[in-house]
Amino acid sequence: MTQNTAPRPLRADAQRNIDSLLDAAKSVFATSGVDAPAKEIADLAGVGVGTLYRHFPKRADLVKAVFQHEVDATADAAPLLAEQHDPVMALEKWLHRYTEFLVTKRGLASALHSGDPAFDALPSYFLGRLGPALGSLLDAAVEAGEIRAVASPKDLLYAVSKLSLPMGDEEPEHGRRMLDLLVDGLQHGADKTGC
Amino acid sequence: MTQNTAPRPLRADAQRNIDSLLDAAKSVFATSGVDAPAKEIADLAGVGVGTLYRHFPKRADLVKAVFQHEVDATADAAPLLAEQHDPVMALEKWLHRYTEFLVTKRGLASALHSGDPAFDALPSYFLGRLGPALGSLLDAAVEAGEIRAVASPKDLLYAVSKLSLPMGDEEPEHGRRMLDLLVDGLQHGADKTGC
DNA sequence: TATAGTTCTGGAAGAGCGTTCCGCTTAGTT
DNA sequence: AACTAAGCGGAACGCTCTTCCAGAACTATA
Repeated sequence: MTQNTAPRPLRADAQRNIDSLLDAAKSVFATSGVDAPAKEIADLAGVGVGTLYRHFPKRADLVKAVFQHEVDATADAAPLLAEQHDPVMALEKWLHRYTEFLVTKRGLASALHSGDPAFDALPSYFLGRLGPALGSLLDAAVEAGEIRAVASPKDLLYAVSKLSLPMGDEEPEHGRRMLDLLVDGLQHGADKTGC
Repeated sequence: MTQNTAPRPLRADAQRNIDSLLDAAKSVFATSGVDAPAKEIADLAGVGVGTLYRHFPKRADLVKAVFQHEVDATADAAPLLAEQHDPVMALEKWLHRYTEFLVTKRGLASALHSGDPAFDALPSYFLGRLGPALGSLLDAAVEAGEIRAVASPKDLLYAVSKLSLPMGDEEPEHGRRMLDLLVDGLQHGADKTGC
């Protein structure tokens, strides 16, 4: 989905500029919101505005690309963490990575839900990438006998998002502590949940 | 909250212009979204842009005012319907009125959740006005023995919003039918709810 | 009703941003 | 090295936001 399958292989400098633009857009979106001036993004990327418009004709194209880029980066972190840490630690680290993603993408969330049909496919992209990523970490931890089985990766993604997002208003530490609590719960948790 | 208590009573033509602007903004927001050009709104209201900016210096001020205006209109419809119809019919008509509000305000919703602190007070304004309005209709219908008691006005407001909003994507009729079903349920519904 | 004192209005003006367009640059090819 | 075409930059145009103030409109007072 992020790479198109057309016969045109894309020139090397063009690909470099696209990467710069995505990096720049990520920063600028975080700083000035999704409605930041196009020139600000182009300047930070070290390209002209024409180049920005060549690769991302509409604002939604850029927002979508940044979002997918971040989803990919977060998903790709899972296998890396898995081979560098024991299962529970990998899971814990990845969930913290995920909350970072949630916080930095909060500005994008309102744009995503704005009704623009260009964004319709993003929620399923989100689940399609992050679900399996988290799933593999969970499976590894369950198989190692270090945590109890949990309903589904999707539920956990959802729960963690609810847990950490509203905290952004207050102190960021709070969300982090709540998440640690939840991971503890996975390890030593009670055998029954409420109704 | 909508009227300030200052000693200055506001000149008659100014009040007239404010009303025109609110009407115009309501239409334009529905047609072109909350980011519609200021001139479009001013023209439709038959005033200059200067007048728009005098009364609503920031875009958020206008959005907030339109929202509150619509909430007020929806809440004020309750007592009127109550004296024109029997309790169940009044309830049904008001809920349909409420779904209209939800649909037309869908464009505003994303702006409302955009994180602008100017909008922080709106959710509680929404509940504070619509909760009692619906509450009085429910009480009347319950006392008349025509429907069974329901958890709380707030829950019903929430449920109806969930029921009718996602339907906007498909056919508007669907949400309407779902709502009718719910009202039927209130009247003849089962004695027990699930877990 | 006439007058004085305010408030309020309209739209021109200045600044800034989005988007397009096309001559020039540079990667890839022979 | 020379050629070809993809890709680049940024000037230019048009649209929008926002400010500002001379004058119109309203209200209070006599």
